[in-house]
Amino acid sequence: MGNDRVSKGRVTIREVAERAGVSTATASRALSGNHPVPPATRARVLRAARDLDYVANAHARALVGGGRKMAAVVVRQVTSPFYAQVAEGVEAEAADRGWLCVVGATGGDAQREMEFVQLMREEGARLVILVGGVVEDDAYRERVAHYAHALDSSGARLVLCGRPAPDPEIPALVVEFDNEAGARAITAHLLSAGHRGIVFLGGLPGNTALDARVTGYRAALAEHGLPPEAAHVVDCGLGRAAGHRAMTELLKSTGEFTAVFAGDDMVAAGALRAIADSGLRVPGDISVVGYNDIPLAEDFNPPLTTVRTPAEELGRAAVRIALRDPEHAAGAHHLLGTHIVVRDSVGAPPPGRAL
Amino acid sequence: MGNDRVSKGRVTIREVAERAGVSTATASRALSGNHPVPPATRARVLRAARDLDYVANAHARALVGGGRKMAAVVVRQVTSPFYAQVAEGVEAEAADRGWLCVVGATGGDAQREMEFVQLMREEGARLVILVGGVVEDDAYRERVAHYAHALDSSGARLVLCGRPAPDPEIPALVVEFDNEAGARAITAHLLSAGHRGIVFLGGLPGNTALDARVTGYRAALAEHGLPPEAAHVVDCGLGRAAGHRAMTELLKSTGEFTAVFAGDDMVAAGALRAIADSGLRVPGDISVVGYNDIPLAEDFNPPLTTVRTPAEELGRAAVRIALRDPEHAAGAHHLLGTHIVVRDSVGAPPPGRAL
DNA sequence: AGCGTCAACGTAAAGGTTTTCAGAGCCGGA
DNA sequence: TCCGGCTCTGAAAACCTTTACGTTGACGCT
Repeated sequence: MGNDRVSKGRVTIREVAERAGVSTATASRALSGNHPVPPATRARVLRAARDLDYVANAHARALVGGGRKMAAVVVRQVTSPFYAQVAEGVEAEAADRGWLCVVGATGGDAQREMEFVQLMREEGARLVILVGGVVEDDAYRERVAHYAHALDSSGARLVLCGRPAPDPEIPALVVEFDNEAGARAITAHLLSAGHRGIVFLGGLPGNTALDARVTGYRAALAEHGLPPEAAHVVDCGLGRAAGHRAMTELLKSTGEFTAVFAGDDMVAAGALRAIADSGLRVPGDISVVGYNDIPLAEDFNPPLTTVRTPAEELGRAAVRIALRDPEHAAGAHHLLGTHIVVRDSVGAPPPGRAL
Repeated sequence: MGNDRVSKGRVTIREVAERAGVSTATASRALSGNHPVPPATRARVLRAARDLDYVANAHARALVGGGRKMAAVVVRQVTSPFYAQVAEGVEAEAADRGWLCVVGATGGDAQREMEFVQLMREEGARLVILVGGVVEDDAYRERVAHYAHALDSSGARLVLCGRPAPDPEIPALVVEFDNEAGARAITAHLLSAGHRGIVFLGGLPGNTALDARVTGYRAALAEHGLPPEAAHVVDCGLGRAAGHRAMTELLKSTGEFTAVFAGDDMVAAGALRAIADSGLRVPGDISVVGYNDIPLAEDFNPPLTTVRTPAEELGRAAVRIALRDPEHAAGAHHLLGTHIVVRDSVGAPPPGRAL
């Protein structure tokens, strides 16, 4: 009775069964609750497991069960607020169902992305979520087609968050924000404040998320009766540094504009800094809007008017939709809504510069 | 020859072996590289594996190998920039060695923390890293002692990042920043700028990280010959909202102060906003410093002088130290250095209010 | 030639759990 | 009394890989 746990190594179900005076089959049934067991027996087994500090071996379980409750989320980098929020959503939704969540950071490297997907196949993940816009070139299309088929043959599901499925035929689920609608709405917001010269700062041709925002931006201009040449897109890419550099450049130019639509909030942060450096004021001289509404956007100077993309909800939705009805999910395309958050970075155009 | 992959389910090593005309043992040796195999044979096996799109079953491998290359990092929330950076460091260091990294978010709930640690035991993680300051009460001490022994008996290592080991005897490794030194340094920075009335905003009694900062703050004051009553600590806790609230309150008070030492950058963000709301200027009227140097600190208005705690390096160090020499690691206590980042939020005290 | 050594590789066990199959005991109905 | 059906339980197979052990044959040395 006193020799609990004297042997080295983990306690196995055999020891639990032995102590409870049942077979391993019965112990397994009592512990996993997979099959009914009389209350008295069940209690004995549970008691024994607790006494021995039994910990089930997830590998053995997964080995026989063929797969495991594990979701993987792959992002460019965990420290980006947007990706972090998506990852948190995935983690939360996974945790709610008792699933494990692993994260992979690629740093934007396709090679690491492939390695990670491969690793997830080995690990038997049942859900792989690839997050973040990309440039959709041939290499990308081929890569995703490969993932989709490889994971499909492993019985896993593939979700693309904010990136396109190259072919409607491949078994992947797409969940993303309606970037076009969001961009259209916030451009309309600037237009209704009186702005006519609006620069889109942060284009990245080939990146479908940004392309969609540009499309929405152009659509809003057109809807307000402006000619196509009123659109002015600066393809500086994303990031605070890029925004700062491009804005500094723009301020030196002779272009007529009174408002800036930054491709995302980080670009907006860089732009705001560049504007402040140049001695101009926001929104007195220039109005600025961003995209994504990162947590610190309300602490920008001034607090940033932006488009709220509920990133955590995106992560949650990805898991929820993928797991809801597997059959119907593959190949589907879900668009999540966004809305404008009005703060202090938009005002009327300065009288002297209004077009 | 043409009937590749006709059967359902995963391709096993048996099929690879069969196709290559060798036994599973040889196939395993060729694939894992664990044991030398003649180049010709090896090539045949690899070829067969590639043809069949063979994916090793990580569970079976872990089952026989006893454990697996997996690290777990547990944080309060992934979206906090500091935690995100630590998690990224852990992920990067793990990925460098071909390890898998899973993250758990507790939301500050001890119950979820316990469940997650239990899950990691089942999953056979070899390294569990608990990140983030906590209030060190009896419940915490008991909890950590339980983790340490439970993980130890599973052959896993426990690392505490920025939180204390309740007892030097328990088999846990502590890796954290030298908060006391960092706080002492930045307080000295304020003192040498001429400030004498310095408020510490964001105390959280029982939280060892913040307590250490308060200790460093008091030490610096004492070193400059100020009496103990010169210290003024506001225990408002962390977060932007708390900082905003406490700073607003403080500005209404009659207290004499010319500088604020915020417990972390988020508190500083809130404080800056409160000061701006009240019409005062930083650093003209009040100087402000923060702690942690989150990525956006340089975009605060004004850019924030703060203490840089290389969070990603903390994550990397945790993995590296824990894996370096296991025997020596347990029970050890590592302090990582920090340094001040000078930006624009500190100036001389205003002439009228200098003490 | 005889023998020892060693490389190459196959056989089989081990790792821990779940699940299928079947047996045992029991109850109720015919 | 007999039997169908039910509940409870145990033996054993299955999941897939690694590895300890053993066998075979080649090669070199005496």
